[in-house]
Amino acid sequence: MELSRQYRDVTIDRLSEEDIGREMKVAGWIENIRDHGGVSFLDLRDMYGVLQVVMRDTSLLKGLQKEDCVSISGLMEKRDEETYNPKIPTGTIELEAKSVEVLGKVYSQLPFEIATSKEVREDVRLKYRYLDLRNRKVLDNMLFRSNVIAFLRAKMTELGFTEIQTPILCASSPEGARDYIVPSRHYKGKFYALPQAPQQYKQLLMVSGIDKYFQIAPCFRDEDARADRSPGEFYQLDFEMAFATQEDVFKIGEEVLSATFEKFAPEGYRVSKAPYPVISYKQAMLEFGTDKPDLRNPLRIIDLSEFFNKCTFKPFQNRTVRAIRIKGHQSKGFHEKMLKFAQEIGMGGLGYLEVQDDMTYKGPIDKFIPDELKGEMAELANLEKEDTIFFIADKEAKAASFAGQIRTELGNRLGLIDEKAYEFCYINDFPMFEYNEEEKKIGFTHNPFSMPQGGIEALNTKDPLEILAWQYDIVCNGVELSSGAVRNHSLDIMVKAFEIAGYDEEVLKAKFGALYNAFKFGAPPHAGMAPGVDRMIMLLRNEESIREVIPFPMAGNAQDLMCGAPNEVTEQQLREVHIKVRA
RNA sequence: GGCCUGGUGGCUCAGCUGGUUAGAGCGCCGCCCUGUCACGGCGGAGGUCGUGGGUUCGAACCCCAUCCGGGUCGCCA
Repeated sequence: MELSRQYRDVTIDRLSEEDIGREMKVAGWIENIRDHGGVSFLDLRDMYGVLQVVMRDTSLLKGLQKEDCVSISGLMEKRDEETYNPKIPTGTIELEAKSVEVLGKVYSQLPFEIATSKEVREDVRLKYRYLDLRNRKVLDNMLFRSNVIAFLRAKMTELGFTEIQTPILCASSPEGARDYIVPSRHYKGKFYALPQAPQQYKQLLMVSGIDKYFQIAPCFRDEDARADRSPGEFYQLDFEMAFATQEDVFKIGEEVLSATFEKFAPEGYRVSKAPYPVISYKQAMLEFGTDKPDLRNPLRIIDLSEFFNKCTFKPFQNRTVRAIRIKGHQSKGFHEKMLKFAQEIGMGGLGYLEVQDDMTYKGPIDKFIPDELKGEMAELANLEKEDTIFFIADKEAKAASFAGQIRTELGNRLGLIDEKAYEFCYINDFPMFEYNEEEKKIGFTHNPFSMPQGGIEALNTKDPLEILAWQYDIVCNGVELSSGAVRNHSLDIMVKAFEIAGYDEEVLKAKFGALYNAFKFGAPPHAGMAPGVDRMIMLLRNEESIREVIPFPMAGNAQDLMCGAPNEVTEQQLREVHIKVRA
């Protein structure tokens, strides 16, 4: 499409040696000025590239500053060969400036230098995010994000999914994260909530007969930030399928994530091929000490609790004892650092044994293992000559978690992690219910919408804490990318599940009324998941912080430092929504 | 809310066990320079050391409180 040429003839990416000899007008920002007295050079930057501008007429330079927005007219020339700049695509040409029109002036000192903005304090960057985004490296993440999202849309559409927008002003619901709430003007004392996820709507779409739904869905949760968790809002590739099983969802998840990661992974990175390993929650907690295992780490945790009950080492008896075997012996300094790490995370100590060439053990715990049991441990732990085995002992939940952290630390310290890989897995078979110590009652582990394995019969006959849910996560390199479930579409099962979690049918009707009613009218079985888009992009860009891949992120304290949100509103606004703020 | 860590010119940082006038690099301003591309050279401006209190002859430094970042635990159906 031909656009007006008031400010420029072309964008910088369109320039080539074919333009040599042409009178041209180019617009952008002055990235740098190199003033040599008789001749000066400007680097002119637009979204697409950088072009060197030459000024032989000294008066043209007068008043120009870095980051001024300008339109420059002149003659495109070929550079002398010895002055080529191989770092930029336009490095063999330059614009000999004839006139400069300043379109937007810089009036005050820039808060930071654009080229090195990534090194500046985050709160300053965020306050001037529009300047930060002038940095090519920062901008590239946003362009990358745009490409990933376009790809996801195309891929989902190709797979037969229909994109549907669900409401942003919703009803608040119990369970889950804290809601962001919006007061109602028409109804005194009542509130909308921003959706934590389009959960109920997508399930209602299934009841409507929308066979395969997806959305790049904004989600809002009022929880504290983390490096991989944006405060306030984030995006999920939310999808749901009717007449689908866990395996069907797994297939779609693998298809979409593998395609996306293969297309966008950095050069030389390996991406898991489908099908991804499926690890039960129970197995994950044992082998990896976490439900977010990083499969790039080859170390595995084993359980030696029973074994140590047969030994005479008091601190390990009647405890959960986990062990990690590594190849080779390590220096004293290494063990000291590991011990220090163990203490930092709250462990009492970190025992270990070194396997000698004759398969005897060296280490303080050795004398507590009866001779006749020494071979048994070697077998259980698959020990070989020159191995070292670490022990983690505590109450079960703590031992698992400590062992997981030790596994990660060992993997990092020993350089066992393949940095150039994306390793996916599914974690499934999460428990449906868990005991809440604080409230002294049984509650939903994950969410109330999952189908319990075994259906109504399991709910009626089994110990609730033994019941598993058709509930699953996708984990990549130790990052939880997604959770999902086969949903509970049966009214009876739903009523019973809520009853176990301490909600009577009236609560169910009141809080999840839409689903409750909808499920009376022929609900199809359905299942889905919702991979986090921001996290995907963060992984693909190797960024440490999720804020690096979000155009206008809030700071960790859930403030928009640029626009000043949250801010105060007028008395009038408050009156209209029937709110009085206490002093 | 707990724990860890930080706050020193516009930006990034140094500043030892407390001791004159608080430094550097980049940026900014001025001057010089006709081929640079992180140009170079010379000169200059700019800081109540987050804030409040305390200890001391003397505090950027030690103590207490408080505010604000970053990380993490809690939290995240």
